Amino acid sequence: MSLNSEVAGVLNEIGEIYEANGDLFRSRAFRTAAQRIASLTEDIGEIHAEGKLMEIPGVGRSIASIIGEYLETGSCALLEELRESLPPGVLELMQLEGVGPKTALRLNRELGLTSIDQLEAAAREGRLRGVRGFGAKTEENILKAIQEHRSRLERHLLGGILPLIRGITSYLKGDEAAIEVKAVGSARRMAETVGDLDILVSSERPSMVVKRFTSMPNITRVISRGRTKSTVMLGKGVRVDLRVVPPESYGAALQYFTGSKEHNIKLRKMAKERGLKLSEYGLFERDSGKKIAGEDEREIYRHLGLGWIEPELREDRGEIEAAASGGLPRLVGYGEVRGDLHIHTNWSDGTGTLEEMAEKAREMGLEYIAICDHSKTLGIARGLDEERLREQMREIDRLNERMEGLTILKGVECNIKADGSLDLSSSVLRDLDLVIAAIHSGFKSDEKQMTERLIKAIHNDHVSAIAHPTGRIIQRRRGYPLDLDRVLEEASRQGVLMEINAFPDRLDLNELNSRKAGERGVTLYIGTDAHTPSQMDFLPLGVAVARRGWLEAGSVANTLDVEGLLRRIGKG
DNA sequence: GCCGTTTTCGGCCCGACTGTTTTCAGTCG
Repeated sequence: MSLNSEVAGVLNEIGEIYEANGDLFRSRAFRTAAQRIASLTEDIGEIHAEGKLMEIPGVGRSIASIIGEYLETGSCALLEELRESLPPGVLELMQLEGVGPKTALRLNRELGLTSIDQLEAAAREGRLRGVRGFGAKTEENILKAIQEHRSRLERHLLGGILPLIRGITSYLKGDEAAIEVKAVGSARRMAETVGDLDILVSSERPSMVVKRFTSMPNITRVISRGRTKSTVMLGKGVRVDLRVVPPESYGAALQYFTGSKEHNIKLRKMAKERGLKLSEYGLFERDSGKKIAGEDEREIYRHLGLGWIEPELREDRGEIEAAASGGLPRLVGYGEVRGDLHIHTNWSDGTGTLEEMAEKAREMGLEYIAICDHSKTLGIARGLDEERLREQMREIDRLNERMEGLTILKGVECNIKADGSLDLSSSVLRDLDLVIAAIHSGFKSDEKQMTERLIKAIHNDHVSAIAHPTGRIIQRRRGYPLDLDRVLEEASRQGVLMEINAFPDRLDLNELNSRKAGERGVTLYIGTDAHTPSQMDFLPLGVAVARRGWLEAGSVANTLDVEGLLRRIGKG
């Protein structure tokens, strides 16, 4: 975890406690500040050292001093104090669906409950309905919420949830009452993980759509079912929210439900400053109530004096200001990536043959791929030694002769040893088109060692790129300790490419680090790390990271044609 | 707590659904 997310965590918890205390505005101030800091590309420690904390939007005198205190002492007196002030268990109870600060506090005050376990016991014994405002139905819902809380998975990987989204949207499109059907929320923003699924439908007959929605197969509970809005739980703990709006409001609803929340709050504020009101139904004049826009999402932005903002950018990370000044990046397009530069085959730990991987690439319309199997010291993956790699290279030559419209590049994902050297000899590395170096072991080394190890690899004449540079696995493993700023600096200086690994649980570099890399003049590339033909379909996930990292095509090496790419890495 | 080209005080996004307190508070996104 970076220092930035650590600080954001402290501010967030303070915000949470203020929320429980009913101090909503103060709560939001802390949460906003946390969000801003979590999405900074600069290091919070450096900003503090330069005395520039208060230049961060949302950070004023108080929060700046809290951050300073935390950075210098490693603790935060306010947070300690707030934790003491809050009755025990209240934050825990608030984790349950349907239990907010008011309910949690009352449960604590009136029944002395301090944990979810105690709440469950009380509900089972029917003790909740004795409290004013609680009935049998509430008791039942709380028991269900406890079950769901226990079985609920963490956020879902985007790559894992996209197929489910396609299933749901095509099911809803099967209803003739549904005009437009679209996944919105973090899925439309292509965030790396998705919490709840949000589905937006435009229709003149909303109740028909709601009816079809609540009769989807695989529903374990219908949480709510209104005229235009419904929520259900699917198996595996996936929660799906549906919203139905009339066609004339579709654009406004699309804007609203795509979020992010922070992005929307800022837009609504802008609308208000212009005497307008923005809701999911449209953009209206505040006084007359006259509707100015609503059917078309672009019109909403246009009437606020903004160019259309790509969903991937809508995180309140400067995109609104950029749109206002005409300074939005021209994001790399999903169709602009011409090749996949990180592919495994059954020569090492993949399942596909060279030919199968090549065939898949052709089906996808790619112009080239780089075969980058593991090298010999990665024994568990049947890494290739010099001899077998030579053999594979000859096989690729033969395949290239009969492949039309696709170039197969000879590459390797070469293991970086503990001392920073590579595990294959220069004589073979020199004959490859693409050498990607990567760390696969020794994650327990300290930051200095890891950083030196990568920098040494970057300085190796044969190395063109670094794969999954931080080693993180989403929700399973934080990256190895690393001074990424120094690594990026050296990569920029040496002209070595940094990977955006498109595998759903890697996405490494992530969006913030990709943005940082782009800002520092590093060229990146996208590789799927596919071990089967179908995993090459992960490519768009990598493009999404690049887009969320504000990258233009010029910063992404595999938007070049094959000649351009080879020139770029000094092999042309 | 933060913020300011209407403001250094007084705002802070806006609306749907549920359950229960018979008119609305609480929660959520």
